[in-house]
Amino acid sequence: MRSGHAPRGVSADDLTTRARIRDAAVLRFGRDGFGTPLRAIATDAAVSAGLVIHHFGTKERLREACDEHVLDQIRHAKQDNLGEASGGRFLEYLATAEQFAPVFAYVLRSLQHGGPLAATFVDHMVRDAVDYLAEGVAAGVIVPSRDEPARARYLVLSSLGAGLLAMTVDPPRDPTDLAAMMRRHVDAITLPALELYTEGFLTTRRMLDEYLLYVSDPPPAGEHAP
Amino acid sequence: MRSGHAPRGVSADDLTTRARIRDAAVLRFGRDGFGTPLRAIATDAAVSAGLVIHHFGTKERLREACDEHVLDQIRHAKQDNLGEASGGRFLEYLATAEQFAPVFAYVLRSLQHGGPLAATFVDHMVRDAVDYLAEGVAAGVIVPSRDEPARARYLVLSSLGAGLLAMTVDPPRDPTDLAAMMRRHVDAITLPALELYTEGFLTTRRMLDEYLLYVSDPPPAGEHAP
DNA sequence: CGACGGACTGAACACGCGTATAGCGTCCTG
DNA sequence: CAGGACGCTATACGCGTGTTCAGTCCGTCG
Repeated sequence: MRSGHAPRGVSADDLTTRARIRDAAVLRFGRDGFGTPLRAIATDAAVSAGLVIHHFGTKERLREACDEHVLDQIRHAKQDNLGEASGGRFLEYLATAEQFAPVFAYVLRSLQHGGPLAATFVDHMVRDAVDYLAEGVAAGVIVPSRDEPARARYLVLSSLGAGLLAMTVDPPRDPTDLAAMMRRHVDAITLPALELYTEGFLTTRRMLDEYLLYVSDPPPAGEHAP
Repeated sequence: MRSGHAPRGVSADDLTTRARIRDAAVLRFGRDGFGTPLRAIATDAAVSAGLVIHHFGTKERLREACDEHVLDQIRHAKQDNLGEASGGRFLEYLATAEQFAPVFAYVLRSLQHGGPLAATFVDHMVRDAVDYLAEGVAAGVIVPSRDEPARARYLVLSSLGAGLLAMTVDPPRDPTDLAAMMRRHVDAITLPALELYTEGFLTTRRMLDEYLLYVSDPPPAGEHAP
């Protein structure tokens, strides 16, 4: 290999062995989950298992490095299509763009297993949704909510969770075709989602009004009242 | 112990050692996931690890037994509150009733990890939702959809997925308090959900109409057209 | 030019896991 | 009352895992 000894402060986009290992790990983790053997990652990177430890110290630290790198990639993805597919469509873009398939698979695995990246990613999404919804409300194309942050979080959890669950319950045979499965999922839910978003599905305001009345009165044994 | 030797065809509700092991397994699997060591289950059931194998042959067969038992419990739960909390509220009941906490935790783990029970459970939920929505449409309290099965599946995936994701991203410290966390989650999403269900959140029909137009025309490179 | 340092390997270690096996006690059965 | 069957335990085996270690190669620096 040409590497020689790598410069200490490896920056973002280098093809050093260390980066190759990290990329292989992102791929494997995304495909097979975080239980995947270290030796499999090593083999994928054409490297011995010991070297992985030599570079990252620990499997968990390797995962942390992956988390960080994936988060960077997401930030890049977000800038790549600033305005082109803003707000609600960014998730769709990330999920179905072949280019980001490994990153998205890794994110999905993180959401499935939990951990810091999952929480960070959801928070990111919620913050974006808040902004996006606020713009929509200001422009008059989105109806305001009585609790904007709660709505943003609800919408993010729902759409993200639906996708996650769809992939978990009916996992792709060829793990490479996650993007294709995601496209199928999006196709399947777009119509009912748009229906719900524009028409709702309750014909009366009764349930909502009753709930609003309920929360305005002190509930009989409330545990927390925001 | 008093057991003697158990009758061969153990029915549903017996307190034989076999049942005790199964219950302990349901609890552990629900709490700690399916990666939990067999010996932990054995200890919980006050039993040696070998006995677990003796009764179930294999860890995976133990899980299958758990799947079956949990599915039975769910069927019982559904009959318990027939009419009391029908349709959309059954999930809420199952999730927040202390009595079914272990069962629900197990279901959630299954949805997280995938597997046969997860698919069966989702299908169950979808079928119920189809019926429930049809009744609502007939009664005039729910607006009809252009694709009822798709809507039912979408609603189930969304609410189930939202709950799953909420628990995964922000897991309960004390794994016993899953019901409490679920109540908090339901509290947090009820308002935005009801808002969305009764008012939608788009002020114009533009997106929906454009999509309907789009799907009525042959898409440029359609992969499947139902 | 010699020696230091780091990338890198292959073998080995320690550990936890699921499972197999041998044996023990006790109850039903003939 | 003998005998077999079954519930059950304790121990051991084999395997796969993450991690460690001694050693080799090679570029760089004094």
